[in-house]
Amino acid sequence: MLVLNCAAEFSELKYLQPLILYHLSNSLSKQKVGLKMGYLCDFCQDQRPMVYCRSDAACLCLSCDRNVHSANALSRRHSRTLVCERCNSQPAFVRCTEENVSLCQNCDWLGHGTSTSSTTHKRQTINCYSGCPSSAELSSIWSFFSDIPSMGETCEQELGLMSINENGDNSTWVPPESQNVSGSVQVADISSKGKSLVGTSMPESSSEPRSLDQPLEPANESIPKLYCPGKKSTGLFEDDNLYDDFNMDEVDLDLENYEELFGMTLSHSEDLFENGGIDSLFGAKDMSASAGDSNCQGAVAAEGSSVGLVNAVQSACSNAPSADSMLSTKTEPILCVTGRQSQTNISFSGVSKDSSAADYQDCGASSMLLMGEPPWCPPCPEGSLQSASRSDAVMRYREKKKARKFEKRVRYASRKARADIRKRVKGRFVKAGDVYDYDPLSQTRSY
DNA sequence: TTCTTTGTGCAAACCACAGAAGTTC
DNA sequence: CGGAACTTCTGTGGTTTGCACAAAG
Repeated sequence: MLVLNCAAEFSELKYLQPLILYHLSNSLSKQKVGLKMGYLCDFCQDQRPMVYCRSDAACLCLSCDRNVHSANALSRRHSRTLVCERCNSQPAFVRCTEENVSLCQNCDWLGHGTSTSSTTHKRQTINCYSGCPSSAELSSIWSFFSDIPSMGETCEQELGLMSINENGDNSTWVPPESQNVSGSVQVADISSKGKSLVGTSMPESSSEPRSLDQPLEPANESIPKLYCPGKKSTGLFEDDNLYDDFNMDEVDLDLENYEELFGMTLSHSEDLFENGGIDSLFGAKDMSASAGDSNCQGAVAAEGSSVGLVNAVQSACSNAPSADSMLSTKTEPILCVTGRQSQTNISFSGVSKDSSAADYQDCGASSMLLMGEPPWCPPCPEGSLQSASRSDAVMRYREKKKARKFEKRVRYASRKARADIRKRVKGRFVKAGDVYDYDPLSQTRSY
């Protein structure tokens, strides 16, 4: 009898295990951070992290960044940027020249979006990079950094040991000068301009550091390397292999989450979504079936909604070449609508309704869409929300986040980093010493 | 109407290995 | 009781494989 009870409980425990482990892991990590009183490189756990790799979701010191991302052609295409110096966990996208700190979207918003005194701080966008730039090259990317530490041996030496054919590979870092990338452009007030950014221009989608209130200029197609996630030049898109670097597949776009992803007003959209009224969101009023009624009807609604989603994305990203590219490439095969499931789910893995503002920054698309405004802020055309309704929305958002369901998360960034660079044969890890003649780029990958 | 074939989608398994967790002395 | 040494377990991602289901012939 006891055994049976235990078995029954075990099955439940098994179900809860990931959740328990997740929370334990989180609390332990926080304890560690508290004990060490600082943030350490996810790879070596020794040095202070300086750069953030979106693909690995890892904060790395410059030395590890070089080591990790010189391992193979794929890892060298990872887009990196500075780590936010305030939260130390998210990629920085703007540099406040007044405070001399690099900030992620969330911290920038918290620091500059609310305080009237700091909204006038001059800021400049921070470029992403990939490949293996030297200290000097990094200095040229980030002109505000004059003290980038040396990273030891040159990448070329390491690359020379690699067997993967680098011809045609875009991993060679191109200095900004040759890319016709202008220097930093001061940003007077991002937050005030941010609303116009949603749906029009997306600073991070441009490889060029520019004023955020500048009209979006046509993308410089001659820029092969210095780019930000979510932005790819036409040339880059022509290379199928380069899809690996495009992180739209890491965005979890649940149909329930549109209000956050697209900046819909919570007060409207929450009821809308909770009542399954996706149709009305996208103006599909004539759609006969609503999501969730039955599997079949759900599928019908899902198809209609997915069309609406595409439209929404398109309108949100109009003028942005990356948006078109996003839709025409990565999104399309991933935009899967399953008829069997009662819950319609368009999945871009990674971000869900449960994700915080900071979480959104992990994906380039959300960064584009949410640029300048936190996810709970609607792109209201007539002006900003009143502070009361804003805080109200924030409260609702946080309560929602509290009740979030567990979804897979990378609990050990270091393990992910290792797994990413570990050699594989047909998807399986191989021993470190074994002969490695498998070129993933030359294989037909079953996506 | 029933059976067989074909296509599709999903989940599990596989691999190596660093590091966490547990056990023993 | 605390620490060292040792053993066991866990998690990581790309690919393959097997199963279930639906549709067509």
